[in-house]
Amino acid sequence: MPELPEIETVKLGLQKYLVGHKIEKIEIKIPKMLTGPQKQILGTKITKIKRIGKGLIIEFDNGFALAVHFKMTGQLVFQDKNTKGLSLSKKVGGEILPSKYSHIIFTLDKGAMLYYNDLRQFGWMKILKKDDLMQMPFFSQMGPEPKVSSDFSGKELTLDYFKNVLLKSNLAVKIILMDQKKIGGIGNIYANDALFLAKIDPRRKGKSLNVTELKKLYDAIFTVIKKSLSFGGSSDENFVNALGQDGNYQKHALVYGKQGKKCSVCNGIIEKIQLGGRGTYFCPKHQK
DNA sequence: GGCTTTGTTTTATA
DNA sequence: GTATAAAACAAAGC
Repeated sequence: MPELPEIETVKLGLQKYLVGHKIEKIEIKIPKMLTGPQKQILGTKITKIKRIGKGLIIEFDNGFALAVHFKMTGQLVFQDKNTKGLSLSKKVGGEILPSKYSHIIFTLDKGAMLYYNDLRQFGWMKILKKDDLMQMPFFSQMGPEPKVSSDFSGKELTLDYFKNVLLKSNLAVKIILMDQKKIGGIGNIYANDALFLAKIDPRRKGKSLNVTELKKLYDAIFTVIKKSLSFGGSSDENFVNALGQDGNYQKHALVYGKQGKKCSVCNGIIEKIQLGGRGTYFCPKHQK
């Protein structure tokens, strides 16, 4: 469930620790997880880290780039002499890397390592020219996303666009929020929490929302994403940051995963339903 | 061993 | 072509 705040958290970590390092060796345990010409990035230096939606981009000094998607359980963990052992989460599979889930292992210069771990192996990495990145449907079709940092590579989600995209749709509002082609970066956790905060029933059709509700929801998206960023993301499942440490948003989540529990803003009980085949949590008492 | 999990892609339908 | 719905897919933990 790494979503925008989680990938952004990794981006910030990699920017701090990984940029400037050279790739010396790549070890691929599961071939399908890293495609593209690996030879092209051997010996090159990492210059920049970007994020578009839930996708991460690592750029090299020769015009090539490495695109990464974590899907559900991907992790990128950096280690060097200074950061090794900095409270590595149990979620990376123990204190010692590589773990049995370290499917791609990069040896860097100055004794540093970068591990791609993925318990379920749903994620992917792809090496390609920077210029070809935007030819990938995943990036070219990514919708505008909430701008929550000054170093921003995507299209900006404006209130006007947000209103338009919701008002022209007959789909349930939660499904629209999670459609990456319409709005980038929002997954199940933040869709649930934003709707809870805006007091809107996730089953409502997009076009049934009035202007006040649209503004509330738009603001709620920024609120939950910024809040999660400030906690270093949500580690409910397997997410860890670039040093292998947990985030803390899950301890502050508003409704996600809280079925049967008491609502935190009224005296309702949180319900779990299926919407678009996904677990959906809401308080029927105050989300109308 | 069937069920569940999610982000994305693919296929089917109106 | 468009909009939407539903199914498929990945693998592992319980």
